[in-house]
Amino acid sequence: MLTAEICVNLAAKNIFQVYTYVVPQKFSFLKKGWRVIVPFGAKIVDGFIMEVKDTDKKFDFELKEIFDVVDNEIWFTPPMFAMASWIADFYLCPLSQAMALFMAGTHSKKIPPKTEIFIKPAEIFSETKLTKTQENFLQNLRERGEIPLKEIKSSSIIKKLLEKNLIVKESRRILRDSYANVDAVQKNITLTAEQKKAVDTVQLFIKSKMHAGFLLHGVTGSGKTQVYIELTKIARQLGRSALILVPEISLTGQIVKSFKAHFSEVTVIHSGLSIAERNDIFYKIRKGEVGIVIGARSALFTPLDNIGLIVVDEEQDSSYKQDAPPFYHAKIIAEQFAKIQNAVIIFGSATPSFETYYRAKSGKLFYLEFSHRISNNPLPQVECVDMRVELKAGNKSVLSFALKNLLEETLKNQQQAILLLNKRGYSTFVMCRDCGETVRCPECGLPMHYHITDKTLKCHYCEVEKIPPKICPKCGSKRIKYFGTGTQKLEEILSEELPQAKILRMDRDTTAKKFAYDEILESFRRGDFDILFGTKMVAKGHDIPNVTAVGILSADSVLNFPDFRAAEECFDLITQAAGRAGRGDLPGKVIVQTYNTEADAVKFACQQDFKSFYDAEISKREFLFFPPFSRLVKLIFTSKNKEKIFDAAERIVNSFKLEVATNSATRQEIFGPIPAAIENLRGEFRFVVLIKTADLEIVRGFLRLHNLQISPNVQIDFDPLTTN
DNA sequence: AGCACGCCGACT
DNA sequence: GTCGGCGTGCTC
Repeated sequence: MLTAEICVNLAAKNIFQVYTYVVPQKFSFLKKGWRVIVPFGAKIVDGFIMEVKDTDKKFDFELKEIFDVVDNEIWFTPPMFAMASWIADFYLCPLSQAMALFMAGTHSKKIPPKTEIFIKPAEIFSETKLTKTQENFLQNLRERGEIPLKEIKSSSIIKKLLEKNLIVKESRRILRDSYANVDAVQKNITLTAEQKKAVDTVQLFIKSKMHAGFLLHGVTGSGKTQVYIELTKIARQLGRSALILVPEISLTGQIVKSFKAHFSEVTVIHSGLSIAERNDIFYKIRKGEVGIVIGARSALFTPLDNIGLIVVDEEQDSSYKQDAPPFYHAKIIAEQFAKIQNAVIIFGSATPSFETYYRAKSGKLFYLEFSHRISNNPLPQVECVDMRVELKAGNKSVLSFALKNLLEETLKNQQQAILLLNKRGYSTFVMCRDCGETVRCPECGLPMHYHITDKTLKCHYCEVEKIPPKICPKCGSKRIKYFGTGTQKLEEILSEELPQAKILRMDRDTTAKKFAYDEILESFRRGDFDILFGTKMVAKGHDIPNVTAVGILSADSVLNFPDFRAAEECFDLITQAAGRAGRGDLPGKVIVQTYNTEADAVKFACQQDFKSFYDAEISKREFLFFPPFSRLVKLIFTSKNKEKIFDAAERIVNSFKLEVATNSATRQEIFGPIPAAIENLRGEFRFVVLIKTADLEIVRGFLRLHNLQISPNVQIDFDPLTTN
């Protein structure tokens, strides 16, 4: 009897086994890697064949039969299997969950490929009497070889000729490509010395089929994309494929255009594709018709094989992290993928994450540096404005005098400006308006959260609580202010203060529609507007030559976010935003408004000095045992029953302290349980436990021992972005 | 995930 | 005496 071992695709975290099904005669062609439909309990679910075998083994229950087959071919290729099982091991998730990443949607849908029918002359010619029109048609057909059925108006002639076996129908798969019409920008490129050196170094590894990791650290506008293109050319010449990952495809149209200008076989993958479109792309990749894939993190999960080059552009970007189980980070998976494919991986950034930079410094990655913009345009001039001084001078507006002047001047010169207002919503912090002091936790030094419900300040890591001070503990001022809300009034303020300016807002609300981002950016590029303002998406990788001014309204809103990565993100945001200015022939000017001119992140970002910032910040990380000196594992305990779930979390913390932290050879720390940033979500209480570890494997062992990976009340987040 | 089985409180 | 709460366990 032919049976198949099947991994059922259910969103159930406690299924860690395969089930045996009978392979019916009509499906005897099935092999490892096919997607099928099977009965499971009372339901019909989809499943993945892990193994097919002929067996006479007896079962003490009756095996069920495979119901149906999803695709027309094997879905999971050997590299896809290898990656899925690695992901399941690393992230402690069920294999089915890891495998489901490699398909569009959470469930397999039987979607027939789009086909078109062609008429061809029959190979065996049979002598028959024909009418004049039939004769003419047949003659025409023989000359053209084949004619699409939809071109033929008369169906009776086809019917007759089919009956006489003079013609045959053939249906062929038609492939969709929604990016087919993206305009390509062709430029003649001469590489700079820095670019050439980078290409020369990396290509050696691609040519020798050796895995190697690189950090390409290049200032904004230094031409990193061109290096990716040159290396992709080299990989393609060797018959190997290339995978280019970008944070969000809608914010990165530029890179797609650049690649389209050099390659005809570029395929773009993003979450907006329909399942059918994605299936078509998979088909083309399997057939080897496509060797270059560009996409957001989901582009990792295709049948692309024989890869020579993987690029993770803007590697510090937080959108590489999946915010739902299995909480994977594309960077981590990409590197593993590069390893098993013997491919080169390049992490590109103007402001690398500390983790990546640290790895480069300690020799785990090769370090390539671009310190000049192409054509030697200068980096924009950055001025830091102290909002405390503004306030003392009687300016209560969100626009400092300097920024207002800059905007007016920009308008006068018919140039354009970008304003960044980062409104990371609910997180409220308390700060003195006179000296800029924020209330920080005495234990860990992170800014404390203001909880409006019980009017206290809480540290989300150390369980420290405080009554908010009435007077500033540093300078004695009574002007204590609660920041972090109501910043959306900018549109009104701008039209009040600069009535002559045509302004354009860009944030999650105005870009909700597909392609809205491109349209907004395009109309700004055309010059329909003078000022583009919005959340951090205004700071992402676009290139508008007429933008000469950039204003960052409150650098503090990021800086005071209560998390260990806040300074890093603040530096990144200022650098990215500043990088939008002066990309054309006109020089750029940037104004950074802050209450915190002394903060390293602000100070060094204004000097555009990443290395000094890193040096200043890294010792704090080391002291507090945060990444890159530790790996983090966040456990999120969720239940309707507050006491019960708190107790469960507390028991785990105590077990960890007892079993791991005290007797492990490596440093292991655990904190919590503390209420999650969003404490109560849809009636469920949420507590967070944070583990800092020098050895992830030990933590994995502990989690497995306590069966946390199958507990319905616990989510495990490896390398979380935030600690609460 | 669903759905069934199963063991303790308030009701016709 | 039963209806029903959702805790625990199983699905080839």
